[in-house]
Amino acid sequence: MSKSADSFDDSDCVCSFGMKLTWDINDPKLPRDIKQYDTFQEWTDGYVRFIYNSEDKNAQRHLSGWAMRNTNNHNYQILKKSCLGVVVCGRNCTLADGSKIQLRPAICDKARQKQQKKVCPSCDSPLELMPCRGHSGYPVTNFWRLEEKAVFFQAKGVHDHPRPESKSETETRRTTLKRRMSSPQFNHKKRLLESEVGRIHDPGVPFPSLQHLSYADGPDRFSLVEHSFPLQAQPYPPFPNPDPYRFSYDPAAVATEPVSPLQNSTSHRLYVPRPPYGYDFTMPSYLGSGSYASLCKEPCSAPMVEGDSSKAGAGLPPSQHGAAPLSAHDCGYAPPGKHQGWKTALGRVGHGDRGDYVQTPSGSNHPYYNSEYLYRYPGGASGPTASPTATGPLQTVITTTTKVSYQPCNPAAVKYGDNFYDVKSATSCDSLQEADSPPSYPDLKISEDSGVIKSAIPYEQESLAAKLERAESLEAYRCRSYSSYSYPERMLHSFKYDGGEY
DNA sequence: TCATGCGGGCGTG
DNA sequence: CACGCCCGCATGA
Repeated sequence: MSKSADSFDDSDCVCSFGMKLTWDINDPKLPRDIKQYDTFQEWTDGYVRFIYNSEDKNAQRHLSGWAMRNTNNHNYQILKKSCLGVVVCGRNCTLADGSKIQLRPAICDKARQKQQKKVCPSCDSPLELMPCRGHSGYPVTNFWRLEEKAVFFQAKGVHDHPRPESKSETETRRTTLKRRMSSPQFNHKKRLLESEVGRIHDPGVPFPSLQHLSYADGPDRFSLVEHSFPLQAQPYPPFPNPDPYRFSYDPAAVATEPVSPLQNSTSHRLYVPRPPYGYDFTMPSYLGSGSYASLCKEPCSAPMVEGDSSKAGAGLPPSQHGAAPLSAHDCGYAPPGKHQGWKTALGRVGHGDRGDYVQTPSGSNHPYYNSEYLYRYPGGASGPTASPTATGPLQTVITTTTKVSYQPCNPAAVKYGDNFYDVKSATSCDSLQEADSPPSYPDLKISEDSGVIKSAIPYEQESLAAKLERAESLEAYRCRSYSSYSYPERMLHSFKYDGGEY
C-alpha cells in the first residue's frame, strides 16, 4: 500500500488507517468495507482512533496496556472503558536502580482496594493510586465498537500518569508467583514475608538486582507483596532510535500484533536505571515494550482528526490535554484521598515550568506526563534536571482553518502514533480523508472541536497551559500554542508512511 | 480471585 | 441528555 500512502502523503499527514477515515465512535454509521485495518495498539494515548480487524484477539478483548475499567455508558453498542491510572509508591520513592514502582491497578474495585492497602516494597510507605485525569480532568476513556468485521477503537484523553505494568506483565508475574508459592522453599519464605506485611525488599538486594532478571526471579519476590512489584519503571529501553519523536510511544509497538501481550513487555523490558527524576520514567514506558525494530517497520502514525465527538474539546480544550489545566494541575497526587487535588491545585500549576521536564530526552518527552508529574511529584520533577528538552514531541499541524494540532510525532517507526491529537475538521488528515474517502459519512461529527487545539501541548506549551487559567479561552490558548510550538513539520515527514504500507 | 461485561441508578452540568 | 461513576450480578479463566 505504499501507493495509497503516497497518495496521502502530500499532506504530511501520517495517519493510521483508522484515522484516514473520518468517523466518530458515536456515529450512527461507521465506515464499512474497511480495506485496511490498523495494527493493534496496546498503549494508545491521546485522541486516537483505530480500526482493527475483528479477528484480532486483542481487539476482541478490548485490551489495553493501561488499566481500563468498564464504564457504563448506557449504550450497548459501544463499550466504554475509563483509565484507572497507576499505583505508585505514596512517597514516590526511587528504587535503587532509579526506577519507580508503577503497578497496574486492579480492575476489580474490590481488588483495587486491597491493592491500595499494600505497601511499597521499597520504602514501606503505602501505595497510592494515581488516578488518570487526562481527559479534561476525567480519566482517559477508550471506546470499542464492533461492526461486522471491524472493531472501531477511539480513545479520548492523554494519560497524565506513568504507564502501569501491562496486563500481560501482571499476569506473568502472578503466574510466576503462584508457581513459586507452590514450591516448598517458597512456602517457607512466603510465610515469613507475609508476616511482614508485604515488605519485600531485602536490604541487601534491592530491587535493582532483580530487575535485571526476568520476571522469573524478581517478580516473585515482589509478588509476595502482591502487587508491589516494582515495575520497571517503565523500562527504559535504550532507545534504539534516536529519534526524538519516537518517544511518542511505544510501543506500540506494541502493537505489533495480536501477539500476545506478553511478548511485548516482559521480555523486552529492561530495567534501566533512571535518573531520579520524578516519574519521568514514565517516558520510558512508552518505549517500553515493544521492540523498536519492529516498530520501525511499522508505518505510520498519524495525526488524527479528532474524532472526539464528545465534548472533549468543548469544555476544555483537550489541547491542554494532559497538561491541561485540569489534569495537569492535578495535584492529586497528594496523599490519598485527595484526588481532587487538581481542582484546587490550579494555582500551583505554574510550578512546573517548562524547564522542569523530566523526561529523558528521548522519549521522554511525553508531553503529557511531564506536567503532571511535576505537579504530582514536585520534588522529583521539578528538578532542573529536567530536560527541557524540548523538542517537543508533538507535531504541529496547521490546518487550513487555523486549527493547530500538536501531534506527537511518531516516528515512522511507530505505526500508529498513539498520541495524536487532532483537530477535527481541518487537519491535513481531513483533506486526506476527503481525498481518500469521500464524504461517505456525513454523519461524522467533525466539528465540535474544530478550532480547538486538541493536541497535547509541547512541554513548553504545556507549562504555559498549566499556567493558564482553566477558564482561559481557547483562543488564548491557541495563540500561545502557535508561538511556542516547536514541532516542525519535519517531523511530519519523518513519519510518513514509511514505506508505505498504506 | 479477578478480569470483564452488562445494566440499573444517581448526581451533575 | 450526555457523562461520570457507583453498585450488584453473571460469567469465565
